[in-house]
Amino acid sequence: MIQNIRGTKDILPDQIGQWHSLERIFNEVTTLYGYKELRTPIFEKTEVFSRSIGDNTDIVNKEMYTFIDKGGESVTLRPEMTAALVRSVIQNSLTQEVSALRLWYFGPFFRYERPQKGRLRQFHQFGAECIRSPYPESDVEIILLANQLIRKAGISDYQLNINTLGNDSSRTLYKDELTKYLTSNKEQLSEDSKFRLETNPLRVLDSKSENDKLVIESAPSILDFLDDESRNHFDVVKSMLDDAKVPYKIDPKLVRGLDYYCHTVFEFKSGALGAQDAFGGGGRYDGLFSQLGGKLTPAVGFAMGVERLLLIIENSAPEQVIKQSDCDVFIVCMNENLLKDAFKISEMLRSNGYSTFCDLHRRSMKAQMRETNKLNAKHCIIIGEDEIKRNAVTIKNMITSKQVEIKIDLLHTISFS
RNA sequence: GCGGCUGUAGCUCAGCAGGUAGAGUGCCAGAUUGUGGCUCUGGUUGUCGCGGGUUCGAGCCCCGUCAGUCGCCCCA
Repeated sequence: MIQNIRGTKDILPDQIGQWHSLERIFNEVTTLYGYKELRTPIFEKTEVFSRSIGDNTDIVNKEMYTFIDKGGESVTLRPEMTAALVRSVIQNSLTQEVSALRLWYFGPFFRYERPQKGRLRQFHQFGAECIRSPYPESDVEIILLANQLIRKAGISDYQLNINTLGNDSSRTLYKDELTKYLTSNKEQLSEDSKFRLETNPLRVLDSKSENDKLVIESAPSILDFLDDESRNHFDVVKSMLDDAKVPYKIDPKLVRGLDYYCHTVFEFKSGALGAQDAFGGGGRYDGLFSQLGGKLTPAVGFAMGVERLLLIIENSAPEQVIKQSDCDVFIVCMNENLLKDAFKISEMLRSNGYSTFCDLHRRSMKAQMRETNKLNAKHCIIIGEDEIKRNAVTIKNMITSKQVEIKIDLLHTISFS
């Protein structure tokens, strides 16, 4: 048997309803906030990602699906959207005509990782980006949008963590201090963290190793290294979230994995997910546009893992899905000679807006009645020789079991809902 | 890339000192002539993940491999 590729999933007919309803929520909420959808190709020149995400992140080092195409060009299946979106915004000069460019996206992404709960090689993200404002109110707008979306998706048990990475100078100052501290305690750190200390010391902060945690506990905090600008930015974010009554927790150890973040960073967490407890996250990335060859353009955004969202929904409301009827009217056809009439009638009903099926197995009446019941149809129409002679059919209400004969000419006047 | 656990009918699972598979569910049909849901009866389904090895004989033991799952790394 040929199987799907490791870490990929079929979305089966039974599950598609969940996806559609989430997609509807994405559409509704983004419209309310004035965001427009942007779709980009699912692959890009490799440098789009390697120049933006960070050369020493795992995403770039070992997780990208990269290959050389027949023209000799290195291309990569997108591992995330922000870099691709920024590329498109620069290329199409989208910032030219608006003061604030508000964009959202939804689609598949690819990372070559070991699959586990809430982690796939092809997964889906929803995200939104607010481009051109350097001010904290745009950070808040993005967080509010994300929060609204989570609530509309029916999730109530989650936590919002926020932190700031400060501006460049604050962060540089802090990084130096942190590096000094960690270096002096280097012997107590795990091998992983010793390596991180060389490549990206900030990421030592979210190590899961118990030993590391002891060291980290008394490490210097970014919050003590903020200059006025950075502090003010963060204060506004906090007070606006308070005003909006969005609960959050400040986590000075929250560091996002991608190199391009500055100032506000945040993460949505849920207990329903196991080891990968974050189902959404984002932050400000003022430097990314210039890194990708555009003009200096401040921006902030977030992304959400749709499969993780679905895991939480399943977990919190397992019986929430109500079985809906697949069919309004099932056509029970007594014999093959009447199939022509059955098809004519079903087409008429469909053009009146009713979902209608005929049996495709030439089965007995009893079998067709069973089928009607299984499909949860409220009505069936029985087409038999006797009725047809009178230019009529029988309508049976499956709930009350009552049935009436009606002239075919009048069928279009009947309501089946 | 690393580690633990798992892999038997469409689905959920049983199978045990190693002797070439079973239950429930589903599906199909029937319980008198053109009528569903409940009930009853009968039927149906498997390269026991794949490949190799040990053995007279393996779903059960060994090795490899693939996949799933949980965790590490990292992230959504």
